[in-house]
Amino acid sequence: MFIGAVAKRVGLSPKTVRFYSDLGLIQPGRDQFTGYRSYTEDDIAKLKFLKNARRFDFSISECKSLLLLNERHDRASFEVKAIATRKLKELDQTLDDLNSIRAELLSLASSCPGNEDPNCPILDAIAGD
Amino acid sequence: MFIGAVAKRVGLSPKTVRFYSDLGLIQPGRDQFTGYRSYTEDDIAKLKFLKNARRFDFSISECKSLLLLNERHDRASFEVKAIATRKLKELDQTLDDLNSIRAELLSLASSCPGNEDPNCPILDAIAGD
DNA sequence: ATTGACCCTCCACTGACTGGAAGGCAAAAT
DNA sequence: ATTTTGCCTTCCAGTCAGTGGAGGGTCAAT
Repeated sequence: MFIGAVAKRVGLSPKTVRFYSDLGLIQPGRDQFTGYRSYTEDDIAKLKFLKNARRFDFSISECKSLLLLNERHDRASFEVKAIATRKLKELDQTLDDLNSIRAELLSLASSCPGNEDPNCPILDAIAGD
Repeated sequence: MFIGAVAKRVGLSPKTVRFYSDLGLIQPGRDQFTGYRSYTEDDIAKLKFLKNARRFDFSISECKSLLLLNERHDRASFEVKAIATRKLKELDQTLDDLNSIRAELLSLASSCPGNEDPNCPILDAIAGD
């Protein structure tokens, strides 16, 4: 199957699929006459795997590791869990940061009248310190 | 004051301060003999403003707007509030997304034994669909 | 005279793509 | 028969907000 149909089936753009092949994440064959990238069902499964893994905010490099673990049948589940746990920590950190700036910004926005008057506690807060 | 001292006072790297001047966010004068960027107290206040605004995840372009509003004394506070409210919406969207992937990942990680066994529900979930 | 601490410009890199130009190939419409 | 359309290819540039480094100028102190 060629890149356009593959992309449609997997739910990625052809650009992205090509990008993943450039990175060596997937190694599609080539049509002997046209030179078109040619994907097997196995390649398509890997692309789906990548798409799902990326949804969890795993980096491309982490996705590569996960792909390898998925194929290595003598893997240990703790190897996978370690990656997931690390990502969870990252997510928690990010969530903490975002929650705190959200709270701060919400409080500022709430105290801003939002009228024709120039006086604005949001600007005051940003300009202060 | 020159860029190194400015950067230290504001809490940004000299590289970043130079970057902001390249973008035209701040227009420092130039030392007539050395060509060094030369910052007034006003410039430094603007840099602090930028630093604080960036902490709220405002983009450079949004920071530019906020800087302009801060200087435009005939502004209306609703102009500022609109920017803050939009950013809040973005933050909420991001938080929703991250919370949902966090919950999903946490549930997967919890159900993974994390032992020597190859069987792993995390990989199963990513490979599935 | 040289060292060290500044400063300058310009280029390249990050991550994960996306957009577009320029070109090849094959089938379909005119 | 020709043109258009719709694939595909490669390669270059841009996104965002910086960061890192090369190569070089300036200034005060040793």
